[in-house]
Amino acid sequence: MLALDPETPIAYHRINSILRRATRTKDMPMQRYDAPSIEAKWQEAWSAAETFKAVRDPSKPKYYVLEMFPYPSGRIHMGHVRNYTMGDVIARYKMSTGHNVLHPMGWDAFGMPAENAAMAIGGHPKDWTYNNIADMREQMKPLGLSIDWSREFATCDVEYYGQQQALFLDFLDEGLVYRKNAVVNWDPVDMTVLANEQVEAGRGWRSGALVERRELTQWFFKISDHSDELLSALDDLDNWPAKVKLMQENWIGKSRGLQFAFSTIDAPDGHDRIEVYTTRPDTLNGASFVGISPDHPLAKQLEKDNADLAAFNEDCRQGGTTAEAIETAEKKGYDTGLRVRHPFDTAWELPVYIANFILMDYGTGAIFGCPAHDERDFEFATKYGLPITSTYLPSEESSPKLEEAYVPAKTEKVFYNGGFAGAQWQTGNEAINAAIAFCEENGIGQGVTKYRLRDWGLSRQRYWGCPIPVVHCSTCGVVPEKKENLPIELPYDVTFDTPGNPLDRHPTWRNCNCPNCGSPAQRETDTMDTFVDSSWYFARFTSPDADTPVNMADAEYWMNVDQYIGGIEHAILHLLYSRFFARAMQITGNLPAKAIEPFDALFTQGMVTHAIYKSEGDNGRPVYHYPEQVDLKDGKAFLKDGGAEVEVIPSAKMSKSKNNVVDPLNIISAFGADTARWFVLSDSPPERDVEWTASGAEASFKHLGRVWSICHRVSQMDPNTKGDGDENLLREMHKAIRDVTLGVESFGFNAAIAKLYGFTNTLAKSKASHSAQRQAVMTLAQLMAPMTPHLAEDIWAHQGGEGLIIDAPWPTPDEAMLVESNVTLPIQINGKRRGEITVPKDMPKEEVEKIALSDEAVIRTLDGATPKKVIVVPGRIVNVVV
RNA sequence: GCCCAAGUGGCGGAAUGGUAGACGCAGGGGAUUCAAAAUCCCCCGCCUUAACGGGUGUGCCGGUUCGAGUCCGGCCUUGGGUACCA
Repeated sequence: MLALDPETPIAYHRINSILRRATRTKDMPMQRYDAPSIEAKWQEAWSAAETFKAVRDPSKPKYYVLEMFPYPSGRIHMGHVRNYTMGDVIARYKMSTGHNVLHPMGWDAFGMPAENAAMAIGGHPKDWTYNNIADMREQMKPLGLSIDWSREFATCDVEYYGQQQALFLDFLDEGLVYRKNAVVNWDPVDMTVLANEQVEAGRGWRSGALVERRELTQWFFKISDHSDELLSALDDLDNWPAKVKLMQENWIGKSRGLQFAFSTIDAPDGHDRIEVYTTRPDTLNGASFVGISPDHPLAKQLEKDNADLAAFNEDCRQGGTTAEAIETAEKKGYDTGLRVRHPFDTAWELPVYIANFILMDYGTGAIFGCPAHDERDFEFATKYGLPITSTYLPSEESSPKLEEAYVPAKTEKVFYNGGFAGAQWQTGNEAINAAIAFCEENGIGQGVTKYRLRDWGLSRQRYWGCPIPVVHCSTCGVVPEKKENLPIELPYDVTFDTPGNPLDRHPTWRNCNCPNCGSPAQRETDTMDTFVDSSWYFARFTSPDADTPVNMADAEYWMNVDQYIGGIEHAILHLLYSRFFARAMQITGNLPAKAIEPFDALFTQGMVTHAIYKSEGDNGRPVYHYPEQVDLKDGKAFLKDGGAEVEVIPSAKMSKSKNNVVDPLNIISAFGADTARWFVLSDSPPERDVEWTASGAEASFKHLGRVWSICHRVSQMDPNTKGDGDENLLREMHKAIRDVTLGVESFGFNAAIAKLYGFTNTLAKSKASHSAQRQAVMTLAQLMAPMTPHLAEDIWAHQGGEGLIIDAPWPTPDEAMLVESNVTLPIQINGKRRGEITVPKDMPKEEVEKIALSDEAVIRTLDGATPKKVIVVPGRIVNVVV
């Protein structure tokens, strides 16, 4: 049975020789699972048959599966293996269910690490990046992924970023891009802009200087114009995780509130009003102070003749730009001495404070503080001795004197002791609406809808990114480059020996002629945020060689991405920006309307973690040791060199800087790709983190070896062998088909693998006939094929399967074989399990109850007590209540 | 600070509101072997019991329910994001 029938029609003539090699094992039977030769052989077979080349074919349903493309750090890690294996399982499964599958791969290749490497170790970011890509591609290929490598590209390819520049010009044309001032982290020593991650505890990572917030003119995408659309369209993303949609919803942050003004008393000219936006106008009677941002125009005006105040503002502007840094800083205020009148009562005056926690970016940069119903305001009021006046209470009897801010849910009914609109007892939401209506009627303010989402600043003062294709002309101003002049290519001759953007100091690159008037002009030296690169790569994969950003016919066929897979860390920015880009590309005629939501289904997978081994170096700095440098004893770790004990930090995200990275290549060379793939799928649910353990990988290898020898044994059987238990084996086989199919379709890979273990155990013990066992083995191979494709192909060939297993149709379970006639019901007494009975599946409740109550263990436990109630859940459980 | 998750044996984890711990690892015992490796079989939450059994148990506190790992409220811890890491 080992040999292929020479008459077997094989569709792929080019792989005949490879298949023949596989059958040659009849003459020289391999006694052991030999992963390296199996894997090389089948990768060659797939490559020869061009199995994974995606070609438009309107006669087949298409399926586009995409994993978030990697940053080319130079080494693949287990996180990549996990990510791409999951996508591969889906891709291969879909191929065997008759789909025309697109499964591409590329590189998110611009970004800071390349420049950091150039600064740290010399060399050029371009060389570093392309070398890394070549290395990583070579590391990825042995995994046997079903990728169409002919579509590969890197975002730093000039063919890609040139098209991105064309997109930018289209967006600019359509009014989707504009310039405005925004704050950046400024390192006053290195005289350069820092990324947030380059600011450590308020200081520049290289210079150690205190970082300042400084304003620069920057390019922005008008994503905020699409806030409401991006929000409401979330409702239709049925196959996205609810948590991601919720995070995006909160990020967009739609709110209904009141915009109104406090009139000032004796304020500088032009500042007779302070505009305020509040989502809690119902608490206006609890107002205690007005707070403005240190960057508010009034604050800046006051700076001019108040050195003390100017120093306070200066102090507030120190530190990084992140919301986290600003909001976790100690709350500080400065009493400007100015006062404003309360809109309800002109005799009621409130002080105006500058406060460091108020962001100029959100709302109007000014708030009114209501300490009774806001924890931050409460803290502030307590610190500066400001009044705390409640406007609502939990009950009429509650004391209006508060020990802490009272902040109930807006859906909760509360008693308004300081209300001015609506009922005395009402929910926060009711009160807010009533307050807005009241203020509108009385000409105090206006109900407005605001969004937290800010426009997307895309300017980066860095070299290794896509140049922004505009020109600065002394007569024409900011002028878009002409499309025929694209691509604006990055110059290669740059150095990284001094901080700052090399494009700024390049002797000639900046010089150009104004596309408008032709006079000498200068290029923009800002490059684009790398999120721009990753916001449309999925569309480019449908036509990677097109001389426009996207070929519409290809996009029309392949879009949308049917299954997108990536890390939860991209839940907000990358995915929101991509959703915006799909809209902007549609507006500018670069994507068909059907692709407005580019990702039909999203799956967010967890990280691969590994213990960190840490000790302290001579200079007090932490030293991280590689796993292969330590010995483990009783949960403790000791250095192989010297035996000193090191600290073990369990389950940490694998990170190059922490040296806790397990190199997939070592695993593949020791056990094979199928083992690595099997392990990353088997041990944890895919949305959760998985801890890499050496013993787990070994166990996977042993299991695959066991599967191989079972199949080998079956292939050695006499085809006429009769046996017992055929029906039982085939029943288990059909159950396995059902469960594994469900597992693969629902991303329950670990559960699917548990079923495969179970089915393998059944098969191993089976004494069934050869024909039944062969059927079971071939089905097992098919069910394993998406996960361990090489082993599956090998088994298939050994059993005389037709062609490649990847081309064989996915098995379907026989419903008749899945029906069980009896069920075992546990019997509970007062919710505790006391016994069990086995009854026919469709026995009426009354009879089940009778049998349950006559069960020996039940009678013993009841001990004469009369049941008050018996609950029979058919097919599930019986609960006797006494 | 704010937003979103997660927390179950020694470990990874399983469980449409219905027998908590499937499956795997580690561990223990046994078979095979001159011996080992490999393989195969059995046991394996904790406490208690000679045993049958009983008690207890899903981060903590409380609630809903005949019944809660699962639903609700409040915490704790860990992780992700927080707009220039990708």
